[in-house]
Amino acid sequence: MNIQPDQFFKIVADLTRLRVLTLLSHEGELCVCELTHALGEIQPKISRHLALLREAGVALDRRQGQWIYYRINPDLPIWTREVITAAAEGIVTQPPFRQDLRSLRAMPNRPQSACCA
Amino acid sequence: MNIQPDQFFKIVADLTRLRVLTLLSHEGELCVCELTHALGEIQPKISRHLALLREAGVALDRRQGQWIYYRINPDLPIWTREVITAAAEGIVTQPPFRQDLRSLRAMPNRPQSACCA
DNA sequence: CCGATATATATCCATTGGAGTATATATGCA
DNA sequence: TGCATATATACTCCAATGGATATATATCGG
Repeated sequence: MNIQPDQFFKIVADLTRLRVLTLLSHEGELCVCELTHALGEIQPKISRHLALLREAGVALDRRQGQWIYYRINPDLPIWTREVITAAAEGIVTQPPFRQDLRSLRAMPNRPQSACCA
Repeated sequence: MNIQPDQFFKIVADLTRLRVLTLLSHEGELCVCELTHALGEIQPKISRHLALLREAGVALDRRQGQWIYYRINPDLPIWTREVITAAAEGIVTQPPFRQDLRSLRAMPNRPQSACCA
């Protein structure tokens, strides 16, 4: 896995994508509707930012039935994972990241990715 | 010290500023002419990026005689310093960051900030 | 005070990047 | 097959960003 350092930071340097990455860092794998609900943003906006994360190699996607799950690419360079982890842990206690995590966990009818694999 | 997470990443997400931060992270304190020489860029370009780093609170400056020295703000949130350190250590072995450090250390007539304090 | 050096800022321009809306594609189910 | 849901993409508009050049400011040595 290879990524230009400034390209990596450009991908992270957007509030929507940073919120997504923070959730993925804490929760591991989430589908588009979960992210859309947690952030309270419209679906095309989330999808477009997820596409940018995917195209940059920062996130991977996986289809399961009608849902598409996203996760942080585990093959990223170590230092980039350290950056994401440090940021995710450092900012999750403050808004809007804290509320994102709360909204996600309070979401009704979340698809159960674990129950039907 | 307070900084919006996405603003912090926007500041880092530029190749010139990332090169500067990488040098500052490894060398501690450098003046504008040292940074200009190390990066091989024109002085107004370096100065403008340093101004952005300063205005964002990511770097501090200090005048000593005719030189102005920049350093990473030690009062940044811990997680941002972790991010800078992780990136600086992860990328310093690859171009152009490696060459920047070499150019800096090979620079003739560097001002001696330590000798006349 | 004057010239030389170091640094900062202002201006213009081209490019990028993100928002919003509309629409397309894919899957599941009846 | 046809509808509902989930997700992706296309398109337009506007604001922000970085580069290059010119110029301003500050310090030092004489």
